Amino acid sequence: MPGPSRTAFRLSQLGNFAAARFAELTRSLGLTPSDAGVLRLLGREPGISQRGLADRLGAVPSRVVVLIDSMERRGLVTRTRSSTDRRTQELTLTEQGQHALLQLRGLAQEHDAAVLAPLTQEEREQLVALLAKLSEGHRLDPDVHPGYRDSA
Amino acid sequence: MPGPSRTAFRLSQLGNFAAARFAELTRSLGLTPSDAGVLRLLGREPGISQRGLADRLGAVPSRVVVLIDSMERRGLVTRTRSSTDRRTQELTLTEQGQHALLQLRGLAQEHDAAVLAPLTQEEREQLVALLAKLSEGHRLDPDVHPGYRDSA
DNA sequence: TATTGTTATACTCTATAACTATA
DNA sequence: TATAGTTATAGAGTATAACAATA
Repeated sequence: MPGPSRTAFRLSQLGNFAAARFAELTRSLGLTPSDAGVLRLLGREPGISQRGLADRLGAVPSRVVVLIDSMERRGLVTRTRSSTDRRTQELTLTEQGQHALLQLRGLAQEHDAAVLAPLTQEEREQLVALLAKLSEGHRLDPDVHPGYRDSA
Repeated sequence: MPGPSRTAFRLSQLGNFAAARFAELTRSLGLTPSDAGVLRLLGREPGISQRGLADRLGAVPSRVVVLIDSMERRGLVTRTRSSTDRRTQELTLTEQGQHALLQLRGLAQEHDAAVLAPLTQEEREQLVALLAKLSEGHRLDPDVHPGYRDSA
C-alpha cells in the first residue's frame, strides 16, 4: 500500500517547504526571494550586466529591470554605465546591499539548522552528499534558485 | 570556501527542479499541477466536499471553485449535491478522471526514475529514508503538495 | 544590423470580500 | 446566526512586444 514513486514527490514537497520557510525569513529583512537571489549572485559576480544577470537567473531582461529598479530604490544596488560599452549597466552592491547579504547568510544558517533539525549529524552528512550528487547529476547551478521557472 | 548552510538551499533547488519537471509531464496529459493535486486527493478521499478539499489543500474555498469548474468542464470530476446537507457538493472522479489519475501515477514513476537516475540503488534507499524522516519531523502531509503557499 | 536596457501592456494565478442558499 | 459554495474584483508576479540608445 505504500506505493512506489514517492521520492521525487517528497523531494519537491520538502523543497517547497524549505523555500517557503526561507521566504518568510527573507521577508523579515524586507527582502523578497528574488531580491535574495540577486544579492547572492551580485556578491559573487560584482559588476555583472543586467543581461548577464538575466542569463544567470534564467529570467527575461525586462524582469531584471523591475527587479533592479526596486532594489536600487531601496539602496541595495547601484547601476553604473560601463565606460567600455555604454549600453550596459554594471551592477554592484551598495554597502547596505552587502550588509543585507551578510544578514541573509546568517539567516540561511539558522534556516539550515531548522530544516535539518529532525536528522542526526551523521544523517545530515549523508543527505548533503546525496543532494550534491543529485545536483551535479542534473547540472544545477550551485548559485541559482530559479524559484519558479519551467525546466525546459 | 565551500561555506556552510547550503543544504536547505540545495533541497529547495532540487525540489523546484523536480516539481518543474513533473509539471512538464502533467502538461503532456493536459493537466496543471493543481489538477494533479486534486486528482490525487480525490483518488484517496472520494466524495469529499469542496470545503474539505480546500482544507486539505490549504487553499481558500473560492480557489477550489475555479479549480473544480475547470476540471468539471473537462470531464474529470463531478459535483453532486449532498442529500444530507444540500449546501455541500460531493466531489468524485469521473471514469475519465480515474483514467487520468492512473496515467499520472505512471508518469510519476517515470519521473521518479529520472530524478533519481544519478544515484545508485543503495543511495536511493538512503535518500528515501532521510526524506521520510524530514517529512515526518516537519509534519508534512504525505498526500499534499502546497505548490506555492507560505508556510505560516 | 545586432544588442542592451526600457516601457507599456497583458496574462496567469491566487486571494479578499460581498452574496446566495441552505442549515 | 453560521456555514458551503459562488461571483466579482483586485493584486502580485511574470512575460511579450515595441522602442531608444549604442555598438
